[in-house]
Amino acid sequence: MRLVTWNINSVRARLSHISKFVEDFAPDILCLQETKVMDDMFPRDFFADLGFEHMAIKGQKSYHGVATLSRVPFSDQWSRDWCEKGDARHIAIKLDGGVDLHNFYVPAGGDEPDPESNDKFAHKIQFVEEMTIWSEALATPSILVGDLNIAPLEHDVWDSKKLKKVVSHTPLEREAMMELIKAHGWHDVMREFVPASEKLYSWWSYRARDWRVANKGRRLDHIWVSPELGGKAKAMEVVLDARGWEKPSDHAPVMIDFDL
DNA sequence: ATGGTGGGTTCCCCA
Repeated sequence: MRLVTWNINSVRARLSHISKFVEDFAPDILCLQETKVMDDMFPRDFFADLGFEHMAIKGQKSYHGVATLSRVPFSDQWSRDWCEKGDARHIAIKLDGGVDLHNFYVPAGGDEPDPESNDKFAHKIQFVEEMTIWSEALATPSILVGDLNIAPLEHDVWDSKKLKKVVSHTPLEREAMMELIKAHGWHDVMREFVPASEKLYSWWSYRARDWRVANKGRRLDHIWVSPELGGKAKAMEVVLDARGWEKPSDHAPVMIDFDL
């Protein structure tokens, strides 16, 4: 099973990218974040025509929004309202074989890394803490993917020292994410394929002059699995090509091949 | 130290 997580920064602005990606890489399941569209305006026909007839969609107007599109049927879908904000930041499905697939869009957290003065940063930390409590009680074998908006390891960013006070790589966020990983024993699947000593990114700012040359990236997108599913992933690729297509998302797709 | 780009029932907010 080929699984992809991709923050597409508006699904409607990225239809040609999705078509090309599906043509080139033939994924079985697409987990999208930042769809930026309400459910009644979601391009369902477009995905059905591409072969993704099974859809779990959770959207809202203008902001956030997640969607899991599948070629293979799934038996159940649900979402949860994290931090009681009413945001569309999570959608889950139950795959055949009893594995749950959770698709998350964690708050970015604003600019100022101080929970006292910045409500968005406080929200982000609270969100990760709720995920931690939830992870502790999670009994079902699960895959967790999405834009988690935190680059936890030194080599998940282009310069760890320079980004120490930049939201996404502050000690508070990195520690919160490590607690979350510990809470369920999540396996960081991307790092099973690229050792922690090597640079690995999934996001490059739109504001860089030449993103590929400067390569000031961050690993904000993640694929984790429950301990029972450790070793089931057979291949991983951050599809850099897609970041270079015309009018791209600022995130590259992260692709995993599973033998479930 | 600053500002850079992109998307959205857009003239401001969010990333």
